[in-house]
Amino acid sequence: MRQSAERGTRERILEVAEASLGEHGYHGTRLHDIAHRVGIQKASLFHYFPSKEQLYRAVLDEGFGHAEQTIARVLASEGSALDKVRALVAAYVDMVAAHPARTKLLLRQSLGDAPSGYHSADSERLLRQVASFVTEAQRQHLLAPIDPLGIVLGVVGMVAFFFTSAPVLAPNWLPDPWGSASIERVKRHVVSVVERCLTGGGAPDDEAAALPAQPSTVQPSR
Amino acid sequence: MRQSAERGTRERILEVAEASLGEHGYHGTRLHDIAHRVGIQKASLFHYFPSKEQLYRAVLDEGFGHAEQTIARVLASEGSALDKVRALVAAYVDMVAAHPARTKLLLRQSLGDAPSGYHSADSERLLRQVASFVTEAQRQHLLAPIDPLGIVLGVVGMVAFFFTSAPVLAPNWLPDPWGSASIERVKRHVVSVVERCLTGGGAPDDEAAALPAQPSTVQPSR
DNA sequence: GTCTATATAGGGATAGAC
DNA sequence: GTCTATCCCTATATAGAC
Repeated sequence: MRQSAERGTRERILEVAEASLGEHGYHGTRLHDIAHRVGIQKASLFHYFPSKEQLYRAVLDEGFGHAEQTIARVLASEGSALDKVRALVAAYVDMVAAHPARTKLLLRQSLGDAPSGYHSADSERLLRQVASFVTEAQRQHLLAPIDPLGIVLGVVGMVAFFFTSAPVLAPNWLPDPWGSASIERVKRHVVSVVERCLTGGGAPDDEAAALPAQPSTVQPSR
Repeated sequence: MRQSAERGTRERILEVAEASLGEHGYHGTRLHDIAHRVGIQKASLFHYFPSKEQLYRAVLDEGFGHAEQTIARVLASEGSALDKVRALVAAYVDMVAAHPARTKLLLRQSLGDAPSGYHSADSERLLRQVASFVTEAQRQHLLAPIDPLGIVLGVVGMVAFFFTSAPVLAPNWLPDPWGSASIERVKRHVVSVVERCLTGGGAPDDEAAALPAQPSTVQPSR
């Protein structure tokens, strides 16, 4: 909206910062490194972002925004409920594989990497959108009645884990973690798992607990 | 094996350090905090551990050791293959729920929280043990032929994600994340998912890729 | 084995020239 | 908008008394 020179540098900073924050976490990231990799001096960063924390938030917002767009696009597409589920998984896997640093960053954030409790309402809304879609399809008996949010959270965690942690824990499983062969393999695997969980088959997995929101039994004082 | 006074303090340091490292990560953890919570002065820590990094390794080793014992015990127990799978899941969920900080720590470690690449061969060996068990049971047609390491890694990531990230991303799902009600709920859910994946049912999910170790097609230059 | 005091370094942030 | 120089604080680690 303003100077054209500023835009380019700002975006490069965000890009490099995402990589660095994903790789080393908030506290492990050095502003000096970011500046160096961008090709400017550390002090120049403060012309674009007033503090490390604000840079962090900017990177985070961009990551969530991108994810939200992707999800919304797939949910709005055509096809059966099961088709959409497959498409959601595929899109999510593609996104994770295309942006490993961003994925690490979001994982770290949910582990509590933030300086102070920076809590994004975006993540909740995003998950609810997908879970609601599953719930609705289940109400119409298009999908098997397994705990919807459980499945969604499970897939999110599983896929993220495949691409971020698995290469460290089991380097032989995905020999080339971000190659297209690995992406397709994970996609097939996860789609397979999800299909087995969301189609016909087995016992209805405690329908009672499927969408409680306020189970009345908890809060053991401690 | 030596002084009784040392043992107690050393263990308390390890305990507190695990909590702190899990909560804030390596770079976010302050030795001053650990010392303060143990009730000693910061300098006294260096009597037990020569550096922050060595303390980190000690905590990590203890975590892996504990996990390995648990896995080994369950694998050595009696019962059918499916029984053992259920028991493995249950034991793993219990472990994660009982030691949230340790779980966070191991997750962080696999994201690359280490100061320098401290790579534990333990994790690989541990995963291979479980995956081998699944593979063997599949060879005897006791379990469905889904990618073994994929299932194991998936469960590991899924459960860890439920207890560490889900409370942040979807606080309504597990209202009391570490209460017994939540533990049982996650256990039922994961067992349900695993059963659907490892029993009869669907298509054989690319058996070819099930245990390649060296797929000959990869290494797309970059 | 625990303390107080201190050395040393590194990183976030600011001032001000150009 | 980018630089150099510098402030200021905090964190790891050490020295040495008790």
